[in-house]
Amino acid sequence: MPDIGRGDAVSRRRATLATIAAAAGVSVATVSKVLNDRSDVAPATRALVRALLHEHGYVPPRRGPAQPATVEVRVDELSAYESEIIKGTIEAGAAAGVSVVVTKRTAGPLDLTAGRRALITLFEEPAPAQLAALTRAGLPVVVVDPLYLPGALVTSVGPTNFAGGMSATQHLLSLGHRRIAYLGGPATAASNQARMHGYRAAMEAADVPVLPGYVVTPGYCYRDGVRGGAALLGLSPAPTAVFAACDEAALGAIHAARARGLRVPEDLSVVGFDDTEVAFMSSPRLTTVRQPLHEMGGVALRTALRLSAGEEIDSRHVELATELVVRESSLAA
Amino acid sequence: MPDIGRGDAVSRRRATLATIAAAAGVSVATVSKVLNDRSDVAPATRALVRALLHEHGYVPPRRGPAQPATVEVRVDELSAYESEIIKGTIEAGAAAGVSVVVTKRTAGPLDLTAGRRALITLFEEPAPAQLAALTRAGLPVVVVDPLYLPGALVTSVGPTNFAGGMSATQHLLSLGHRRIAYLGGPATAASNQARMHGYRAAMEAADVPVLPGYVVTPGYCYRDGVRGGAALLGLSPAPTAVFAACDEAALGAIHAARARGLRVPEDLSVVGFDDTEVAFMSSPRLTTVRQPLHEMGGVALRTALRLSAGEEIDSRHVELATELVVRESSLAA
DNA sequence: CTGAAAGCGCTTACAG
DNA sequence: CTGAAAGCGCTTACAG
Repeated sequence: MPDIGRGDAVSRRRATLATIAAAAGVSVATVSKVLNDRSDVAPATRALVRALLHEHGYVPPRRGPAQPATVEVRVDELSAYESEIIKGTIEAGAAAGVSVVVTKRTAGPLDLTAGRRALITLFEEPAPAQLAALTRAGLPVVVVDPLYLPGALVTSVGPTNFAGGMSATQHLLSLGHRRIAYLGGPATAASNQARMHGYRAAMEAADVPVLPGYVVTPGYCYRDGVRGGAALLGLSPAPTAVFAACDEAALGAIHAARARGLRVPEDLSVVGFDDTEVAFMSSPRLTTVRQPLHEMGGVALRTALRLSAGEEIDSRHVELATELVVRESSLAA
Repeated sequence: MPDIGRGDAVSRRRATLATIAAAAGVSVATVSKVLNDRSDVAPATRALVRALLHEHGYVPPRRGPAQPATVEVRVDELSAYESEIIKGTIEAGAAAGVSVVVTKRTAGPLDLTAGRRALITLFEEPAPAQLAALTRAGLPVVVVDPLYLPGALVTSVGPTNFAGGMSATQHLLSLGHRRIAYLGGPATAASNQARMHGYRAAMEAADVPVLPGYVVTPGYCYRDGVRGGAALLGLSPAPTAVFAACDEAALGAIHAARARGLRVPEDLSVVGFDDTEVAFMSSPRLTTVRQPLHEMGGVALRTALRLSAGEEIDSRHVELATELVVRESSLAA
């Protein structure tokens, strides 16, 4: 029993029923019964064995040809934005011989017996208790496009939000606009804050004032864009250009403008953020800041795999470059 | 060895290494080596054992708590349309305790050792050789929204294309339009044909002629809509309304109309098909025929699971009802 | 409620 | 290149 008394670290060697049995002072048969939810085990014994199984991170052995490795990707929604990221993970996974299981966040705690190599979440890291269990099981967690500052237990991949916010604003400034408003995501979201500060930085560098009421942060959805857009356009003086921190909100703002009888881009220029498929199919086609969503998914998956293999990672947070895509929704003032 | 000499049917009992060894006339150890790709096996022996493993549908035993069941969903693209279907499978899967592995069609033949319960594909069934292997392994295959008539080996789930095509056309007729054009998907696609015949049926029932050149079938994508829309609008007399057999194409047609200086819906009414998120976020908001994509995904998954459990299925092809959603892109003639 | 013992399916070091 | 034998991790019928 070389593993006993090694201090707080549980042995690197996979625990077997024998390990647990020794630790619990019961027979292997009893541990097996607990594992198989048989009824003929005393409650106290069952509880003890369960606790030990958990503590040792017991996972059933794999027999025969190794099961194909999987990575779990958790999402809430599955709109164009998430889909593009997921596509990136699937393709990178295929290249690495790993398949991607997509689950909803509501699915409850990740099943540690499922043999996942890693967990990738979008926007938010798992709840602390979940995360602790994952860490204990040695399962790396990667968050894509974190809404909030990632904690110490996760790695994250996102876009260059600040630079993207700057380039969108600089584009509108270079078009001669001065009354430029910011229509952002949730006020507390880190991605929103970075985009907004990019906007402010560009305005400040150009010595153009941000007028009162010109910064609103209703959220990232279409409806948020309709609402926030209406608020901005009701201002006096009204903006001649809006930088929306996501494409859906940009389309919502366009809708709000049309509802007021304004033409886009003749009366109002709108720039989005994301470059999801809606940006290309809307009319006018949307000028927007492209996020490398596909690549972000790929990087997330490869990073997760590298972590799972015990490799060192250069940086716990990587930001991939955004790029301004000029289309039809922005015009000279 | 009760399984030997049972005729052509391989025994229902899961094959073990011993089964294969007996059939091949070698030892269990040798079969194990073949399975583990060890080098010390004669090529001829290896080939024989491989063949027998395949024939008996050998799968490695599962130990410990049963592995979580998975269903594989195969896609080519992952746009709003596919995402909505996939979301339906994920949610139905969560309810059934089954997780969904999303793969690209380019991923090669499905790994039979991966323990999948079923395969769900979008639009097209697997290639014949693949399908035969799947059937031999007892793996059910369900095709969602088949582009072509499904073969005898698969089950399929789709929308009521014909009825949907009729209701879109009737809507435009009821608005007073008579010069109504059809902008469809690939000419050979069954879904396109059904939608087109729904269109024709409605026109005929209303005694309204389909003018020459008024039926085009460039494809289901945005670019197809731009191209087909331009062709239709160049006709003389030009249509006052276009029924596009998918939302993306409808948006493409709107773009083509604007490029000609036409206003939508004042100068041209456009009705789409699908009701993906782009329909709601476009401006004008798109009148369209809603496909129950989410439900189609759910039905596909539940059907797949039922088949996998050996249950009987009522119908090998089910069509779920579509519904006209009137928004802003259609107006009285 | 517990565990000794038999057994299953598989792998592997080793002798031939 | 092959297989007898030992062994591993697990399960289960059964005795206590």
